[in-house]
Amino acid sequence: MSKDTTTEAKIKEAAKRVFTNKGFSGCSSREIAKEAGMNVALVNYYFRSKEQLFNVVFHTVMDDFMLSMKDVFRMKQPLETKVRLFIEREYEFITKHPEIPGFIVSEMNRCEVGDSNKQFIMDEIAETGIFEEMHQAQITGEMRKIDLFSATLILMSNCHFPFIAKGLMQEIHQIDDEKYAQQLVLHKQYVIEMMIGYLFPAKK
Amino acid sequence: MSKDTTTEAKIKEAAKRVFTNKGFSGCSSREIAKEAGMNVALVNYYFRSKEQLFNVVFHTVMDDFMLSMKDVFRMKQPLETKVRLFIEREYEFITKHPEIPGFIVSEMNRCEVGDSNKQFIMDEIAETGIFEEMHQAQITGEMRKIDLFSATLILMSNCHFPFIAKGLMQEIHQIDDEKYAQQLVLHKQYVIEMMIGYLFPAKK
DNA sequence: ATCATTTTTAAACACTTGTTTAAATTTGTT
DNA sequence: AACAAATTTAAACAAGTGTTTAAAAATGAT
Repeated sequence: MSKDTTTEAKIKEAAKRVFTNKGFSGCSSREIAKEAGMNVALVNYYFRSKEQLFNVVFHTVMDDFMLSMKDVFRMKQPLETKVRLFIEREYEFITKHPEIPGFIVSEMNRCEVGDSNKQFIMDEIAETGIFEEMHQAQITGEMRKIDLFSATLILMSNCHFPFIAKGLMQEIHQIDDEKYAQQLVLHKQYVIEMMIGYLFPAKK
Repeated sequence: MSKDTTTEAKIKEAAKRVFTNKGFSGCSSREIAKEAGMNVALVNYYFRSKEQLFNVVFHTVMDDFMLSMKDVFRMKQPLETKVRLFIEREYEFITKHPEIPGFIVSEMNRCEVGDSNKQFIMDEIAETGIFEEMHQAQITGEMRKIDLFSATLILMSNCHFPFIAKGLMQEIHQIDDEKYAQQLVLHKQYVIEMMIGYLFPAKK
């Protein structure tokens, strides 16, 4: 798990845990230091400031987040298979790191987060060629002709919101953590069925 | 808009703006007081503490949030019409208050928010009888037989996530606020098409 | 073993936090 | 006008914030 045991790495890992769970403004430098078992001053010794540490963490989390997505989109498979696999992998990954979608989504709305921390996202997705591939599939009639913005958004909505809204959904349906995890396994199947059925209506 | 011009009401309205935009831990009592044009001490004079003020605001926001939903679900209309109307109204309402879904969803995940502030949600939804109605529609075959947890979650995912993830989506697709608003108008139509098609497959 | 460098520490810095106090002001009642 | 109550104010409180400092400890090279 923790591949690096240096002080710098320990602080970064602790910061990752604390930041992703509580957000930038929801925690203090001292809380991160305590989580890492280190002196407060070491945070700034290695990372100059809380904000710089946050930027490093944000970048790292983003890279993790993009990894499985890029893997799937670069596969040599029919688009429909890619979409199915994307949803499978997304649920698999986020189940292991359920706090990540909410962290990314809410920090992306914080205007204080510098643009340089956000802009590389576009490039990462674009370079997979997924948008061109969808566009081609729409021309051949394989894929429904919907705006690619909406195609992206529908996919992300149904993959990420279930984890972001855990607290709300648990309250509405009065279920505990274990039961919620079970429900998500089932929910993933519905999402795949709905998404494939909608995006690739030629089937059947 | 502001129906009440008393000091107490002004503070509450200011708190609503600040809390919903920045979250509980993202703002200070002084920021709220400044937004209301009032002295800091007045916040605690009228609301005892920042936390109590937050609870009042949270309740109010929740009630606003539930209002249109309850309206739709209590209508004398076929279930399919209700679902369609629910999506329409949800987009209409949240377009006017785009910060609300993110506020609710993230504050519902904060364990410090007392259960008493959360629990009334279930009752509000249950008393509309929407779950029984869906259950009946599944027996008659009008509605697809999917778990009602997932039915709720799919609906909410596609209505709320588009507003929560605005920052992320704008970065991915490189579009400004105006363009984003236009995309959401279009997106709503896709969501309706997809949801109705999936939940009520008998329609051919 | 000595010494320069890197790492770690406790303490302090100036500032912000939520909250309280006590005095000042406004309000309403007689 | 006089007085009590409610409201508003500036100031202060202790605790917490991000950050810096300077001394201590650990490290590595000679």
